[in-house]
Amino acid sequence: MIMTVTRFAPSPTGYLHIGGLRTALFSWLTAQHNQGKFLLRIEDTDMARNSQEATDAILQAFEWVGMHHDEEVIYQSKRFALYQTYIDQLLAQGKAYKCYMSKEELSLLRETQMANKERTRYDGRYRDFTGQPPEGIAPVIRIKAPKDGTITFIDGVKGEINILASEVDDFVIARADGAPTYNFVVAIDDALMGLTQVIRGDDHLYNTPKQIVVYKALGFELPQFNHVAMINNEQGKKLSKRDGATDVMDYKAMGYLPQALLNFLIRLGWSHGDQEIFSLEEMIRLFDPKNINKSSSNYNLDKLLWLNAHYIKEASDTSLITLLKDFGVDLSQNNKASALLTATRERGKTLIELASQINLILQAPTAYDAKSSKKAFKGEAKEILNTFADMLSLTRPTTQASFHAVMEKIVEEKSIGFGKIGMPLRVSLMGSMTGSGLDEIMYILGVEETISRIERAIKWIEERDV
RNA sequence: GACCCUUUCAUCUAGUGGCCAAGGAUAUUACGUUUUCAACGUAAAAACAGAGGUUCAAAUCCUUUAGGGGUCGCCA
Repeated sequence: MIMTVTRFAPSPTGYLHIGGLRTALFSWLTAQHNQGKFLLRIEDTDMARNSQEATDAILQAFEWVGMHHDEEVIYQSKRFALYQTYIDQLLAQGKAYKCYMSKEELSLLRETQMANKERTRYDGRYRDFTGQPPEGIAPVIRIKAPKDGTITFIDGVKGEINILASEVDDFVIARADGAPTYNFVVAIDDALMGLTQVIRGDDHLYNTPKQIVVYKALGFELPQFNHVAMINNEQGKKLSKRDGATDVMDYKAMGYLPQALLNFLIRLGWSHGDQEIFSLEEMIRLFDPKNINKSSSNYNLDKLLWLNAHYIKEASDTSLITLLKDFGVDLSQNNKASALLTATRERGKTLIELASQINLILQAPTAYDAKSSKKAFKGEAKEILNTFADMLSLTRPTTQASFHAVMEKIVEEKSIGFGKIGMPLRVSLMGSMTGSGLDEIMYILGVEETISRIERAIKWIEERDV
């Protein structure tokens, strides 16, 4: 039994993209499911574009979602000597050759082909060249691709893919300065790392026949290829920064839980019957790349929001208290923390919303919402509030139930509906007509603060009515 | 332009020739619950891209048209 090995191979040119995280998740789950290995490889052969900060940002994102890779991170930039031995080998075997075509000649060729409405490709003019090379041209190395026939492979997601050999030209494997190119090193690394499953975006579908040429030339065994369709925006167009957050870490900043993000992403292009909620264990147990959809999916925030709300509701008090610290709310020393979270946890779809719900209770209103105060602070409201405050200072309730008992008592004594006390009381305590249950709020505030807020409201009413 | 991939409610999807006059979820609307908002519950509305075939039978197989995406670098 061969151990399953998968990988994620980003190029460090920026942050980790939400689409990248999904393919990484699929790869990671495939490895976990089969008790295999998930490797990380940084594709930094283009020295001009990559940066250490980008690598760190990607690693940080993986850390946040809790997807850990096995073994050391592999940097392609440190493996140039290795790649060189394979270039030399192919050259010696006559499977690759030096091409002396200048960049000007190459672009002229492309323009001609474009004008003739052909697919642009290198014409192989140096493939069997034996003459005197032109002066002053540093050659590139090209690999000999098959001239005719079809390159076929079975994609784990899309099924059989056939690409005419005429579509694949003798592509460059080493630049004029000697640096190896992407399709060459990817094939070598994937083979050397022992990959059994390559899971990547289907924007790489056309790279696959090229990489197969390399595998064959070097005598490597082919892995199973799986090409996952892209994530588009809600209009079905390519996801861009204009469509909202594309950086994985933005989701942390917006108050999403990593579990919600992963649950959202796994359901984009993959499903297991009618199931919507997946714990990490279920994901690992149920995931199979065979069930990945062929078609692209559109990104829609609504479902992520719903999932996030779900995971906030499920979260323990202690984990929420920890998470909320990043959002300016520290309940670690608050002895009513548990009651606060019970009162607010269903009202926040994100940690940001949850934090603001909590602050709404903790901080006395600085103003009363115009519409709410007009509706609530009218008629005998002032008198009812007064009586209620008196009753509170007399009974001094300390539990949620005893606060509720006072509410019931005033309703009974004055023979009024709950709304007659509820509405003005709510606006007094919260500043508006929405929010958590009044019993809960009063219990959290305690009798002193409750009375103080009521008195402030009464004063406000008096000033208004002068 | 050439080549490749793809097409079920607004969105994510179930569906592999009969269990489908198409199921679930989100979003939407209504009602219930609630002092309020939310959460929750119940219900409603909502799709097989179009056209041709094959078959007793097609969302499912074939052909074709259209839409969307991708690739065509000495980028990755």
